[in-house]
Amino acid sequence: MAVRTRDRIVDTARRLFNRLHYANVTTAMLAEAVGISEGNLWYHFKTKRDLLEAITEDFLERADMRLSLMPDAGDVLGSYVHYLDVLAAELRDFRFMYRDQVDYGAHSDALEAQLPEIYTRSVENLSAYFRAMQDAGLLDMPDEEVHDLAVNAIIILRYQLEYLRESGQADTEGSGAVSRGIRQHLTLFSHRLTPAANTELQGRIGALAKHGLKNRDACVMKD
Amino acid sequence: MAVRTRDRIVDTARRLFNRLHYANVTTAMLAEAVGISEGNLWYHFKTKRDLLEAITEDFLERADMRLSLMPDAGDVLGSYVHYLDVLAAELRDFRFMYRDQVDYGAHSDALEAQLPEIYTRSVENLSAYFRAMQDAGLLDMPDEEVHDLAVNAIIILRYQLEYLRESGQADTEGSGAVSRGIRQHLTLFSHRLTPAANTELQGRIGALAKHGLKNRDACVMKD
DNA sequence: GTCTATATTCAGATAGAC
DNA sequence: GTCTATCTGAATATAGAC
Repeated sequence: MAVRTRDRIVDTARRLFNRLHYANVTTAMLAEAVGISEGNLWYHFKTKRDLLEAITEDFLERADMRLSLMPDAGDVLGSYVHYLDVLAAELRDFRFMYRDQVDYGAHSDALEAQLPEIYTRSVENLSAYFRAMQDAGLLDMPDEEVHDLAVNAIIILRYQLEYLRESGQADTEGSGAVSRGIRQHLTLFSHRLTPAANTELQGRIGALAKHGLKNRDACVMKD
Repeated sequence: MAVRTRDRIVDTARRLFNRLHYANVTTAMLAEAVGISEGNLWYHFKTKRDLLEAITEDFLERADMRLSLMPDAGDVLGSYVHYLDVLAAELRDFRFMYRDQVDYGAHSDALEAQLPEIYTRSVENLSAYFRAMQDAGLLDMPDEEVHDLAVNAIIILRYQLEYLRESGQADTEGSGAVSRGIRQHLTLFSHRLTPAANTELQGRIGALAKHGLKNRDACVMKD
């Protein structure tokens, strides 16, 4: 078999968790989806928690790559749209890690320890992009309001998915939920952008929704 | 016994669910907390789901009361602060219904059917308050941006709790998480309020945090 | 209405053959 | 590495006495 069984388990588990929720995926279900026996599953992972930790490692790696992105002074808006694109892919590929955190909560030490830093750095990331927009003369707002804007933006980008799900609007892949969140977060500051910057950002985000956000999982996760 | 056993079960369950998460509360745990046997629990509720439905009824009643509130043209800011106060109490008293929805998700038809309407009406509520502020000359923003502001406000108010929890900042009762959410949502539009309106709103919300938000559960739920 | 004792179910995990 | 067969434990739920 070209792809190692262990990797197929991790990948299939992540997808099943995303689709059906962590707590609803039984080891029997997972084994069947992978096409192996349950016994074989336990050979590769001594506990379900071990499996979760393996997925967590992948997630932390992806998050760290995203958190290392920086605004490009030569193309501030382009680099911002790229950041949003990468964040959107992360939110979708590791949907359950964000969404079902309550389910495993106290059982995943690695995630619980890292998540606060991920959020802190995410707010710093967005603040840096907004400051770069200020420096480029594209965004007009007081410095002391940038941090609050970044917090609001992170909350909208991350929780718009839950809002759509809870309010009965689809949040399944392909429904455009993530790109809706991106558009919604623009309403936080579009009135403070120059008209030209606003138009450009709307356009590039519209283009993202059409191309970048489609089948990202297939591309990034190498299925 | 002054309080009927059935009511004590419903109330104790809601509190335990809020504190420990719905899925983590076993019927054994609940029976012990109420001070009755498990067998007695099943006498009052044939299934755990029946118990959930009973709590859901209380929740829907509370939500409906909040959703019927209207801006008072004579005291727009005061009526808005009151709305926020009532919403905050609801978010705290029925914390698990919002937070753990994923856990029971497909198993609570009543809630799943009603939640979309609750969100829709909540957005309409906030829009009405913002329009009343416009009419009173307190808020300066284009009409077409009011709806987006209301959506952003609902997302911040409702999910700030999850954000604080996930980012490792306390969301336990008494930590002031809900009032932090209220203050955070103000940053969405405080720059568009008149200085006087902004000062008054900040002040009244600060007063809320000191008095109104304390021990609300004890007051409202009659323990 | 309340109790004790018991039954059911099923997810998570192990043992040992191949 | 993979399988089949089996075990454990915990959580929901029932039966029947008081």
